[in-house]
Amino acid sequence: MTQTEQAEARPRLGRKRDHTRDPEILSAALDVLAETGYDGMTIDLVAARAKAGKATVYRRWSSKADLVLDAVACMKGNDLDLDHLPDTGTLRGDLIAMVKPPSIRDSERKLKVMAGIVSMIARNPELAAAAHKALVEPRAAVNRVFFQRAIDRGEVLPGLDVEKLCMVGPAMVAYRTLMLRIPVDREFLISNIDEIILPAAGLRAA
Amino acid sequence: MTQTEQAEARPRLGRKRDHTRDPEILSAALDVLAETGYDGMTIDLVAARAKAGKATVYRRWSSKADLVLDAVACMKGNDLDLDHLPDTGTLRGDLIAMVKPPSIRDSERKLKVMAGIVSMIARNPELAAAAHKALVEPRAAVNRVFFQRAIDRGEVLPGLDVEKLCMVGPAMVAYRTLMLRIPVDREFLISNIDEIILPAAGLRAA
DNA sequence: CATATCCGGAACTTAACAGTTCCGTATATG
DNA sequence: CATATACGGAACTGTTAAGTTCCGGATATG
Repeated sequence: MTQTEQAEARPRLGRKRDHTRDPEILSAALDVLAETGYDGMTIDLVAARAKAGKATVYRRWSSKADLVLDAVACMKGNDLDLDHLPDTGTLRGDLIAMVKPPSIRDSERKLKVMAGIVSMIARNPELAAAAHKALVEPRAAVNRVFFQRAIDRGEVLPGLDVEKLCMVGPAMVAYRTLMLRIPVDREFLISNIDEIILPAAGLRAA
Repeated sequence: MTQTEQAEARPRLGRKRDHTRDPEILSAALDVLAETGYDGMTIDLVAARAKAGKATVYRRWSSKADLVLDAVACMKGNDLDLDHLPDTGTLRGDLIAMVKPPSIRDSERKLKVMAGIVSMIARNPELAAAAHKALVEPRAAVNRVFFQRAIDRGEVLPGLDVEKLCMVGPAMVAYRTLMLRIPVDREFLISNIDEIILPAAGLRAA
């Protein structure tokens, strides 16, 4: 096991592979995706944005579809720690507590990414699943916690269709952003809560 | 002005141009758009579907973007005769009256077209305007009529945010179709009305 | 029935981009 | 400090589709 056979020379794989830049590339991919949509997105653009070589991108992801899938899947929302959500003691308080600039910006970015891939989603079940898990589900999960708490404390009737109520907020935001192309603001979100969601839950506004 | 100058020979423009096939081409464009999305749509595909030559398409529309814009703009909903809407005497009755297979199919097709162009819309204001006028506005207009009637007959309080209430239905349908990718059915639409829209309007279901 | 015009269709040109290969350089390892 | 490896970057290949041109045939007009 001494000299030849390159047992020492070849397997110098001390650095294995530098996955240091992966997050930057994925993040760049999301940026370009949000800005130009799936088909407008080129690998050159992504590589340039991440200050990486195109070859480096292909060393890690075998195709554009692969890269996009991974980028979407790795897109962690920054607010979805279900165990540390605000707990104000009322449904309205909890819902309002989520109306904050960071949360709004987060959701806007997600919507832009979503807009960039909607047309792909119909023909790519894997991507559809990733998008659902990363973009749709987290938001619903937060609302689900709030509604469950309200039910537990007897604030609302237990017979409510929680699943449906959870999608009212996201649906209104998505519609306004994607279809109406009006940016969401604090006022819109609060009136959503007071005029639609709470009445549907059998509550008055305040 | 007699013989030459081709005053007789050249301007044989008796048939001008055969715009007979325009609707078929536009309809084919919408089909392909709904099935494959903007970028997946090729002019060859559209021409083949309309049994027309590619050249014929370009004789009428100068570019793919042009064709798509026109196709979307010409997309008349089949139900939007605001003067002949069902009038049942109650808000719930009017809303429920719109829950019919043809209306559902119409809205599904519109949503598919919308899905095919969302990512373009952000970078093409003209297309955005056309899409809004053809896909978003008609639906809202119908609801607006129903709510105005309800206000006029004193069924609901006049202080309601009608604009917001008008988008609840479309928003829920769009969200379910585009994000959740679950087809809408009669039951979903009715529970939307009874559990969300009517309570938000200050009414009980039935 | 002669002819100008538009049709469908096929062949063509051009541009963009996915994916590959190559190279000179930086760096971590021994 | 020698070297293998992975890097960024540029050059290359192949394919796809936008847009153009050309042609033979149909049709309406006079």
